Amino acid sequence: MARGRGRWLLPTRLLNVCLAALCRGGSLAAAESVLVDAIRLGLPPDVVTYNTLLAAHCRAAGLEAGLAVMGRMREAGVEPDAVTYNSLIAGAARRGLPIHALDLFDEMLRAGIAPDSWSYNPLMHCLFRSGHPEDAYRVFADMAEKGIAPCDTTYNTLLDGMFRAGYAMNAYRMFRYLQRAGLPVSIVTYNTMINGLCSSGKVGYARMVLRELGRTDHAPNIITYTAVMKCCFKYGRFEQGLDTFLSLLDRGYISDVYPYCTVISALVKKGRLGEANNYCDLMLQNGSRLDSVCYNTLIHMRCQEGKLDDAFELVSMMEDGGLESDEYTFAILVNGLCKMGHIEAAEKQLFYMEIKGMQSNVVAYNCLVDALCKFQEVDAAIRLLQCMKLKDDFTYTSLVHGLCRVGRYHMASKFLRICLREGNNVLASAKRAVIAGLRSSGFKNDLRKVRSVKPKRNKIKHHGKLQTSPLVGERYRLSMCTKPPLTGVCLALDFVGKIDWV
DNA sequence: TTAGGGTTAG
Repeated sequence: MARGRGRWLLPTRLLNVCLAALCRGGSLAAAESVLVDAIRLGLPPDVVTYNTLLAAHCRAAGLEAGLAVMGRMREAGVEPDAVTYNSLIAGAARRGLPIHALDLFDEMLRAGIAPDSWSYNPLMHCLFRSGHPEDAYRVFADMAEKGIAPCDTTYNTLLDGMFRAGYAMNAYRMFRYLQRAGLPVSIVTYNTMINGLCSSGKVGYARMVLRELGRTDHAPNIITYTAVMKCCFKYGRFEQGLDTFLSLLDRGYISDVYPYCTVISALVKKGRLGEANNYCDLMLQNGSRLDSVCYNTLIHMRCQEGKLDDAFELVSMMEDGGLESDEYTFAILVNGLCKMGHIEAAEKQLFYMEIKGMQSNVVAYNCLVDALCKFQEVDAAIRLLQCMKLKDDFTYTSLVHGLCRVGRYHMASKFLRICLREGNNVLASAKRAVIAGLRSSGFKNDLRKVRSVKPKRNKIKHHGKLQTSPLVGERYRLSMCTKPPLTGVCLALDFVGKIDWV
């Protein structure tokens, strides 16, 4: 090209600004045609041009689309940089693909590109969310060993991950440490804490953190209020939760679907279906794009109304709109079908779920186990339980109650002992039913065995997902931390390091 | 470019 570099410097920057604006506005096709025009005019796109497009494609269409842009940039002689890989790792993380994210991270290291905290943050986030906290911790340790300073997002991701992995008090102690050490604590940190503490049942601590937030300069936002509402609904302060929602609505603070879904699902749970429908209409009038969580909420509402045809129509609408049914959708449908007595149709849904290879199907299975027990088909429930890869407290509570209901106390006590030995538990009412049944039918031996069984320490389960083998380790270059070099990190690592990883 | 809030079962 005859044109000198200096002459094109400004136009390339302008091209990038223009592309970024188009991508932000969701006009990807327009951005692509601007790029075609620019190349035709002899204007050279640079790494920023491609990174802008790559991030937008990744967000809109997923990782594959992002990788295609990386292919195009290489063909054009533009080499990817840290930003390219960070966007791809984030793309993989958003889609819940930890192996892909780790592969990209590894590829980045092999290419000699130095990762920064934006390479690590989505990787950690994705590993925590996909039920691999021990790997997320290794990633954090690796970051510390390489001397990369964590940013506020790193700490927030770590806190959120610790809550998800079941280590609420470690997260709480780390939050206090961040405050003492003068490390970044923002409204995001407060929201993570309030939400995590509420979800793990530490309502008193949550209230304390909320009061503290009121004394700081950080302004609570819609995320804070949604977390508070959810906590009210969960812990018996229904009207207070609803009042919070209504006052936010009055003041015009509700601009997205999150608070709507929270309140609709709470109303459905209470059986207040009329009000749930009203807020559903408001949410639709609001004009926000419905995502899969919104659809799941609406499908659940239709199922609870007994309108299964409408529920399935919503599933079709959702899929036609390019959204996929997830494990929630299936669990909701299986539950809805069971409640209406359509056991065979529910079994069919479970079968689809298996074919789709969905990781977490324990809730859907539990719904069917419970329904079979309620219809006094306990032998079928036992057969189903034997097919389940993962069983939890819900599974055994339904079965034990079901067996007691039909007077099979010996069998109920057998499953209760298996359950306790596996590190699971049942509701106190199920345990009481077994003991009362054994006593009244004179099964003294079983009674003694049930009383003497020592429950195994409960394993941490990550959102009902099966624990899989570590993803980081032999296969990847990430190494365990030996001597963390940064002061702030040392102590943060200490909080995670004390966790007894299962 | 990157993080935080909303959906299911006993």
